[in-house]
Order: sequence, then structure tokens, then C-alpha cells
Amino acid sequence: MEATNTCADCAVRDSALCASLNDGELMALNALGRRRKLARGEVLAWAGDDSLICGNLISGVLKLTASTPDGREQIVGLAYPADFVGRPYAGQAEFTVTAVSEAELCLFPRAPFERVLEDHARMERLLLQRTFAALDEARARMLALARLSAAEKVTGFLLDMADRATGCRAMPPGPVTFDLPLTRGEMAEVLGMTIETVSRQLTRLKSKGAITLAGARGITIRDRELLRGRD
Amino acid sequence: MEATNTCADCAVRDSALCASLNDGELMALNALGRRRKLARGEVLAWAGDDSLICGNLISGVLKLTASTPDGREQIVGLAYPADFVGRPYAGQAEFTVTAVSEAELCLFPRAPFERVLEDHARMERLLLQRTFAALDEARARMLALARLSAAEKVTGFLLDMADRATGCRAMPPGPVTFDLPLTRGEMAEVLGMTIETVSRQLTRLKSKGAITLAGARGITIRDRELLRGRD
DNA sequence: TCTACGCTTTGACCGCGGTCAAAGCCGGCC
DNA sequence: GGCCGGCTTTGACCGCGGTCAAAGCGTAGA
Repeated sequence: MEATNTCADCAVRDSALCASLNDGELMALNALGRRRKLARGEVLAWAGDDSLICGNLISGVLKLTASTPDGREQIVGLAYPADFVGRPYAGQAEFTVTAVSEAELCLFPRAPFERVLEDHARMERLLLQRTFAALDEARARMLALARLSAAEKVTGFLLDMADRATGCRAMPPGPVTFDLPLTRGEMAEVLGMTIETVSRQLTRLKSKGAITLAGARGITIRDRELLRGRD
Repeated sequence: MEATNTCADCAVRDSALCASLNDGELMALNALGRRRKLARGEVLAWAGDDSLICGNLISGVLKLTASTPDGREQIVGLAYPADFVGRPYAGQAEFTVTAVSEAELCLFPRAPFERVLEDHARMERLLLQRTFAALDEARARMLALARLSAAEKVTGFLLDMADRATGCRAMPPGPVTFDLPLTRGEMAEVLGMTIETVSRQLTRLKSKGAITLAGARGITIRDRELLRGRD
């Protein structure tokens, strides 16, 4: 049990920010961090609360949500294993972080983590690069949210999920089967639409023969060209 | 003329990234940089081109636009004086950068600038903080694009612009008059709507008495409460 | 001062996607 | 195995905001 709490056997040791540290440095960071498990739906941090923690996601999927005062919500980011979570250098968190599946994290108190950052230029540079990448992604999704039709949003989302499910490689030409990590409602929250429209679009793609659905989560991309087809 | 090309009298010397450098370091950076003036509508960098330059905006306003293959466009970011522009650590630029007004920049070739960043931890940290702030802003705008009504988008935008025009301070309670830096078309590109809808919303706010319009650019926020009013 | 061009406003119309409602499906738990 | 609750699907309807079209303005340049 204790053994699973060290960096040595950490599943994301070589892909998270920590990859920039040698074993000695990792020891020091390890002393600072603690593991935390989140159940599905559990909230890690609320928007508006003090930004007290940050860390690396080890397993599971998290969502970052923004909301209006009257309760409308939008998922503004998803975090996957090895992703960095949190907001260094901020007083308050701007977004709520919630577990979309059971998840495990390696968390650090924000202030000492910032100090580690100062002492480890390579780690800070890696974080800068990741933050730039996240910014590019957020901006690309601004285009999608504002200008794509419901059909385009859903097909784009499915293609993205398939990319991730197949290890982010160029997808093989054949059919791809995987489980969606999100419910219909969460897909709607990501895409800026309603549950009903997401469902209708999926039904349309299914009857077109581009995909097949298996239960609430399972999906097979049958024909990528058909999926992309503008009709 | 030459004199205006040095950092000593730079208008954003103390508010841009350079504020983290002492005079000596600034000299070195100065040797790397060159000034460039952009006319209204001129493009600094095209999406898809190699990411070759970055720099600081000295005066004017720039827009960052994303577009779909079939030509739909969305402004995903605006840059104001002292803002950093460009994308270090990226091979290709993801977005097109265009001058919205006449603008002046201090530009650096990307590769040597990255090396300066490596040698100046404080500047790198400042850039990290700015990038986090930009990410927060982009995500907040994702909520707005996806979930706000046309009326809410326009009033929010006007309030943002008024904040900026009055020096980002808490606005005085009285009326505020200023010039919008964007055309109706650009406002529509920012808000993810059409020119016509932007115009109709402004007309509605005018007839409600919340604002007055003077020419294409001039605007007065008369009654902030009325402006915010949900009706 | 007049002209011309580009931006803005206004109007009429329509379709996409949201809303409201109800039925269906599936998985978990007793 | 059966029941229950939550997620999903489907249907009917409607309104917001987009589209297409034309008229108004304002500014710049001759």
C-alpha cells in the first residue's frame, strides 16, 4: 500500500512534468506530494475558492467547468493521465475541477510547488510549453464552439476521442472501437449544446452507418469518411 | 528616428515582459529585436506558417484569428500594448495575427528569443504567468461563446471594453465615453455572431437608453445597470 | 463641395438547435 | 429475477439568431 505512494512506480513518472527531474530531485518533490483518489463526480476544487493545490493526474479523467451566475455550465477543459492540473500564481481558482471517472492524483500545495518550479528551470519550461499547448487547444475550441454546426461538433469530438483512444497515433484506416469517457450530458457540456441534440446527432450518424453504439459508453467508428461527410 | 528604436524610451518598457530585465540585459535583448510598424489590416503572421517571430506589442491592437477550411472565422484573442505576441516552442503558428489598428511591435526571432528566456528565469516566469492568465481568459470566453445569448455577449463585451478604456480600474459610476477599437464585423468575429445581430443588439441598447452611439466607433455607456438588465 | 466606397443599420424570412415532455433502455441492487 | 433510478432516445414545437437584401451614413479623396 505504501509502495504505491512513491514516484518510483508512478504510472506517469516519464510522461508528466516530473519527467524533467532526476531521481534525487524527484525524492524532494515526493516528500511534498500526496496521493489522492477521487470518486466519479467528486470535486477537487471549486471555482472561486483559493487556489491551494496543483498536481499531476495519474489515472482517470477530470473536467474543468465554468459556469454563469444563473447556473449554465460549460466544460472548458479535460485532463487525462499525465496532465498537469491546477493554477500556479493565482489567488483564486477560476474553474471547478471534477472527476469524470474514478481518478487518482499526485497533489502538491501550491506555494511550495511554485518554489520547486523556481528551482527547476527545466520543469518550469515544460510547464510553460504545456500551458502554451493548452492555450492553443482552448483557442481552437473557441472556433469550434462559435462556428461549427452541431453535426460538425459531434463528428469532430468523436474523431478526437478516437485519436486519444488509439494512442493519439494516426488512426488505422479500419473501424475503431472504444468507450467514451463522458456521458451524453458531459459531451453536450463540452460541445456547447444540449443532451438532446448530441443524442440526435449520434442517432443520425448511426443510421448513416458511420458509427455503431453499444450501451451508453461504447462506440465504434465504422467509416471515417462517412463520418466526416458534410451531408 | 533612430532614437525611437531603443528600449530606453519604449512606451511599454515597464509593463511588457522586459520589465523583468535590468538595463544591461535589456541592451542585449535590444540588439536582437527590431521595431516593426503594421498598417490597419496588415498581417503579421499566417496560421500554418512557421512560427518564426515573437515580440511585444508597443502600440495599437492586434487580433488572433482561427478559421475553418471553408473560411468561417473566429477571433480567439486580442493583443493590446505591452502584451506578448507569438508562440515560443511551436513549429507552426496555429493562428493568424492581424493588425486591427495601426500598430507598432518590438519583434525577436523566435529561436534566439527562446535562448534569452532560458537565461532569464524571471522573464520566463513572467511569461508563464501571462500565459496562464491568457488561458483563463480563453476559457472564460469559451463559456461566453457557448452559453450566453446575443444580448449577454454584447453587453459583456461593452463592459469589458469600458473597463479597458478607463484603465482597467473599477469603473466610476457615471457615464463613460470611449472609442471601440473594433468594427462591427470584428465585434461579431469576437463574439461568435453575425454583423447584423451585433448591430441589432446595439440598436436595442441604444433605444433602451443604456448607451449612445457616435459614428461607427464612438460609444457612451450611460447606465451600467440598465445595460446589465436581463430584459 | 461632390462623389464614391465601405461600414452600418434595418427589414423580411427561415432553419437550426433549444425546450418541454414522455417513453425506452440499461445497470445495479435488493 | 424483479424493481428502481438515472441516463438516453425520440417527438412536437418554437424562438433566437442567421441569411439575404436593400437602404443609410460618414469619411476620404478628388
